[in-house]
Amino acid sequence: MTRDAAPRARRSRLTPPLPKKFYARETEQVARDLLGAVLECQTPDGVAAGRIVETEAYIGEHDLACHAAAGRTSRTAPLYGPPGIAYVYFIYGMYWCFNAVTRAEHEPSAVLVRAVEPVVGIELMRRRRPRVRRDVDLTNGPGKLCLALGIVGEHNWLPLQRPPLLIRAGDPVPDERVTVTPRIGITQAADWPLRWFITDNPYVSKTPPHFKRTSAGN
DNA sequence: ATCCGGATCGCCT
DNA sequence: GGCGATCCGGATG
Repeated sequence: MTRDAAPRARRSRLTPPLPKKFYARETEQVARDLLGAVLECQTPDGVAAGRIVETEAYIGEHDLACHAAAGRTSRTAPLYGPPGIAYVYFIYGMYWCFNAVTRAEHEPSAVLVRAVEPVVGIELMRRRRPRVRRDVDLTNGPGKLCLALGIVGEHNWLPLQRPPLLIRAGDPVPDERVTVTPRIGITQAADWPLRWFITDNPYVSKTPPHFKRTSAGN
């Protein structure tokens, strides 16, 4: 214990981007494994990055909550594209949401990133979200994290292996620290357990009441 | 040309 | 917990 205890420097370690192959798997597996990875966006204003703490899977035309349920259109086209690209869409007239496309070309599916924990550029994130008082509210939602990281529609279709938009490998999150629940904010297929988050992480967007942990702590 | 609903957020009670 | 903001994509006429 008196040994050289160098502080953990995960914040400043520059890990390689996850390869296309990472995304060319079942969407559920990709969603699970993206926990702990680092989503990074580079703009003229600077670099901002966050550790992924919450994801959801949207899988194919038979998943009525997936945008591909309506078939291939100009909007949903990226879902049908190659794995490892971005699908960024506009919602409710004001917000962008970021997804990583999975599986294979012509197999429309993606992982929605619902929350990240700031890792790089937190000052930049605060400037981009001037009305936010507490740092915990900077990136704890799919629309919020796009505002904070600077992700917009122009990032749609971009590969995630190089700037300006990429996802870097992170420290793996063990199963014991992962919770699975139904997805949030949808009405179709609302009971399918396709949401993953790091248990008790303060940046997770929210927990549905019936999945709240009890005071018993189990 | 018009209508409608949405993978959200922030402010209100 | 409720609700308005705000606008695009897709469907319908």
